[in-house]
Parts: sequence; structure tokens; C-alpha cells
Amino acid sequence: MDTAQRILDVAERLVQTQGFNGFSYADISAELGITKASLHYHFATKAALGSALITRYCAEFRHALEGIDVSAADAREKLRRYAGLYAEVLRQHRMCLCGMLAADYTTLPTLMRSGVKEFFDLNESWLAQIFEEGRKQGVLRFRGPPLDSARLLLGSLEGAMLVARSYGDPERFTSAAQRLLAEVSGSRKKRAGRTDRRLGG
Amino acid sequence: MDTAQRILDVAERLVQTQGFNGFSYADISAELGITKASLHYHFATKAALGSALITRYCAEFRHALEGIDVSAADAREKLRRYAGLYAEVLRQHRMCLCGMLAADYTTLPTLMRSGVKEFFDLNESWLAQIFEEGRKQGVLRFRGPPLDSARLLLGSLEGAMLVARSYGDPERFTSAAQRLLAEVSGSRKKRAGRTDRRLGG
DNA sequence: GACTGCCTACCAACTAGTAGGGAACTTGTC
DNA sequence: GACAAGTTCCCTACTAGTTGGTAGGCAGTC
Repeated sequence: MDTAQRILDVAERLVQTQGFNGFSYADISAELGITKASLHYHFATKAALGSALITRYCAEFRHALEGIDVSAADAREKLRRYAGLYAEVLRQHRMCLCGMLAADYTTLPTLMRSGVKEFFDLNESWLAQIFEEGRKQGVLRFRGPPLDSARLLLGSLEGAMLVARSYGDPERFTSAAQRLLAEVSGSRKKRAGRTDRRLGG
Repeated sequence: MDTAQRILDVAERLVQTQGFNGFSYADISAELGITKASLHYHFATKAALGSALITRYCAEFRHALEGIDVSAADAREKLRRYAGLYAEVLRQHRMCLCGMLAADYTTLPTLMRSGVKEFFDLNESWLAQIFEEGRKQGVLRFRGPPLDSARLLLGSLEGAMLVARSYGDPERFTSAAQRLLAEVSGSRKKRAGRTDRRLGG
């Protein structure tokens, strides 16, 4: 039905798997059985398509974060669910859209660049809020300002995804994410042999 | 003088800043004042150029790691110097070559793919060794197998680079790296207000 | 009659890669 | 020292295919 959405769906997957310079209008055209000219009708330029991609991704992510906010028990659980969001993306053999675009950053049109930063800002401020909340509640123990922890977690998850995807091994990610959450949230309990509940499960 | 090396120098910078699909032979040609045909004389295909890039990068990195091995005092200092390697790359507004190629991974020729994994393997095994050594010496305290810590550190540094580069802010990286090293090496000392010695300084 | 959503048929610029030639240097032979 | 043969390294000129993008038309719908 909604052609614009179907175009975005395909383009999103292509960016997340091949990068912004790794696909062309012809790829989308072939997959959707629609001409390139029609693609240009919906998204005049590749830059416009890219910007629309970021806008939609940000909105969806914001929505997911709100979902976590209302349903997760405490800050620790929220962080686990947050990491689960990434795990789910990786399970589809994809990289985070904006993580991928961060790699292509210097070749991106200006509008897209600011979109990528907005995504990171969104994530950082949400995470910082969770860290602050967790500290107040006594569930999370960490050094320094909440924003520092937020940035560390965001960057580390993006990087863990990046490497894990090269090995085609999501387990690399989940294992790193679990350990990371433990470190960054100040969990000091002995967990001999015990495996944490699966991320996002 | 050595044209092949100059080609590799330019190509390396282009990959590290724009990605493997973000530059062409024409870019190198223009910068070096040499024709595309001459480029093809030295590196028959773009795949061959890419593979040579990885091989050289791995060799240089291996050399740098050996340098750290012989000159750094203890495991903790080695990790600091290791992070300093990344900080130096970022200071040149570049991404780690193989971190960048990890983003382009699915579009890469097979030979390059295995090269990227070899780079990560090299780093992981070196780091794992350092963690093991540090644990034995009692300088490093961490949970689980050394290889897990190695993977966590590698991925996190790559990710911190990726994000910091988008903001054009190396401080984002160094700050995350310091915190990361503290967490991952089990440093529990109070460091109120104190700023760690600059990474790689 | 205007708008939507698609089409055919283009375009110039660029992509990696090839064919073939020529100047400069090195090497072996007399 | 002279000469030929080979090698190295670059050139001009070209290819087929792809890139993002455009012009203009046409059927259906409001």
C-alpha cells in the first residue's frame, strides 16, 4: 500500500547492512519492482531519503524508549531492555542505523549529519536520566556524572554491535552487553556460573 | 618515491575517513597527480588495494603492540597505551581502519573480510594476554575469562571512536576510554577531582 | 481540472577496469 | 664502453556499466 513506507523499509535495511554509500536507488527499485523515477517522486534526492530514514528511526526509537519507561520495573531493568533493543537489531544482521551513518559521517549531506547527532543526543539524554534515577533509587552505583555513563554505554553498545556483526555472532554482543551493564551499573554481587537472563527476552 | 606506499597512504586515509565505498580511484588519482591507470598498475583491483591496506595496517598495529609490550611498566599501563593508540588515530579525524571496514563488511570482497577479522583476532588475543598477565600480577581485577574483557574493551573503544568522530570531539573518546579502563581493570580507588594522565601522552 | 502515483526515455558524470605505448632504468653479453 | 633485452612505471585513450537525477506523459481519483 503505502509506497513511501515500503521504500523507507527497504532503504533502511540497505543502510543498516551496507551503509549509505553501499546501495543505490537501483537496488531499491529492483527489490520493490518500481522504477527509479518513481522513487524520485517520493524522495526527490538520496539526501532527502536519508533524512526521512533518520527522522523515522528517531521517532521509532523514542517510542521504544517510552515503552521501556512505562513498563520496566527499575533503572537496572530499563538498561537491560535498552541493550535488548540493540540485540534485536543485530539479530536481523543489521547495524544500528545511526551507528552505520556515523561511519559514513564525513560523506553525509549536512541535514543527515545533524540527524545522526540528534539520535545520539536523544539516546544519551534518555540514558543519563535512567542513570540518575537509578542512582537516586540506590539500584545503580557508578562514578561521575550520569551523562558520562550514558555516553560510555551508548558508544560501547554501538561498537560491540559493529564487531559482533563482522563475526556474524550475536552472542558476542549479548555477552559484552551483559558484562558492560554489570560494570557500568556497579553490580558487585558474586555471580559464579550464573548466566543473566537473556537481553531483551 | 615509493609510489605504492604513497597510494596506500592516501587510500588508507580515505578509507578511515570516508569508508571503502566512499572513495574512488579517481580521488587517489587527483590527490597524487597520477592517472587512474597507474593506480591499477600498482593495485590491479580495488579489492587488491583494500587487502594491501589491511595487511599493512595489521603489521603496523602488531609492531605498535610489541612496542608497548617491551616498554610499558605493567598491564594497567599497557592498556592505557593501547587506548592511546586509538586516541591518536581519532586525533587525525580518522576512524580505526578495520572498525570502518567492519561497517562496510557486507559489501567487502571475501579476502578483505577475513583480513578485518584477523585484525580483530590479533587485538583480542593481545588484550586477553595483557588481562591474564595483569590478573596474575594482581594489577588488574576483573570478572570472567580474560578474552571476554578483551572483546569488551576492543568493541567499546571502536564504538567510542565512532561516536566521538561524529561530534568531532576527541575528548568524548578519551573520557569514555579512561572510565572504561577503570571499570574493566577493576580499579576501585577514589579519584575525586583527579584527572588521569592523558591517554597516549 | 487538479492532484496522485506511476511510467518510458533520457542525461551527464562517474565507476572500476583494460589496451597498448613510450620513456627511463637495469641487466647480461660481447 | 656499446648494445640489445628486459623490466619498471607511467601515460593516453577507451570501455561497459552504474550513479543520482530529470523531462514529460498517462491513467485513475477526488
